[in-house]
Amino acid sequence: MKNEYKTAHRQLLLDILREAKTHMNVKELFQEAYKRDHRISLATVYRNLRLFEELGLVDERRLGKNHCSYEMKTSSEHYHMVCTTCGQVKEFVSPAVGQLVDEVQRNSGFIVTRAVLNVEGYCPECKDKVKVE
Amino acid sequence: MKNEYKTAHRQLLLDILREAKTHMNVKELFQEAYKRDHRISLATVYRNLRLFEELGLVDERRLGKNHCSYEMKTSSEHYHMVCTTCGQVKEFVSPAVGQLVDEVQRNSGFIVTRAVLNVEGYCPECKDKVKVE
DNA sequence: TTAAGTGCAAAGGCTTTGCAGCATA
DNA sequence: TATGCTGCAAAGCCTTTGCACTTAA
Repeated sequence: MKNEYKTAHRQLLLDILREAKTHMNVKELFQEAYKRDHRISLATVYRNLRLFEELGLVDERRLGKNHCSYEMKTSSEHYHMVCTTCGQVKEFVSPAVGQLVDEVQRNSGFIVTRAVLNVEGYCPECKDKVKVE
Repeated sequence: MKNEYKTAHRQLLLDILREAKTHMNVKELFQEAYKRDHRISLATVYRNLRLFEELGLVDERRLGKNHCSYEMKTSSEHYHMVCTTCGQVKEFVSPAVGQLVDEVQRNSGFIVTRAVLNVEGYCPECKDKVKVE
């Protein structure tokens, strides 16, 4: 497979991913795409997500046990906060991560290409429900 | 299922996990267990890993795309560095993560229960092979 | 025209589950 | 003895793949 053609399906998938305010998993992406064009198949979604990943257009995120989703790559580094109660995902940025990576790099001898930071906990709404203080 | 019995298989699995210097995935764990007791089945490994997780004895780690493994919970917080070339996993600690979590907590209103930090890159051995400088 | 993309259905992995027999307390 | 654990094989999911047809350039 060589990504030579700009096809309607690819365009559609990228549009949906770009519009998405939140991450989408494969199922959600397929459902939305199918809504807009009934001729698309699940296999095409899988094949193109893979392609987009290889091309560096989208990132696969594994957030906790049952959350695996895709999002468009953005220029800005950011990390994820997942509420373990309601599943809500919030993004955040922090310059402290960069410093931390530098430190790790110096201490370990690794060349760091990517830092994945997921913070789990209770979002403001859920923390009240579960009476955590 | 109610974890009432201390069975030989559970003991065996916990022993192996405790002895393991590195994380083990399901396959590795089963192979090692099978080596020591041919009567164990894969289903038992899956069932007990799930149980151990629920009891808070082991942690499931999803490290990058194709690495999912289990390890005994330890008292000390630590994070993981994964070499994307050879798959080697190294643990590290860093007090900076705690500070970062505090900061995130203050800014977001989340109650943070866990921070998962995975750093990807090239380990010292592989970085020479791929000529990264 | 022709190499690449797609739908469909089948095949692959990994994980879970139903059930009958076995083990623990 | 009674409840829970286990092996086995089947079933379930999610993802990938083979093949014949379609499409982009």
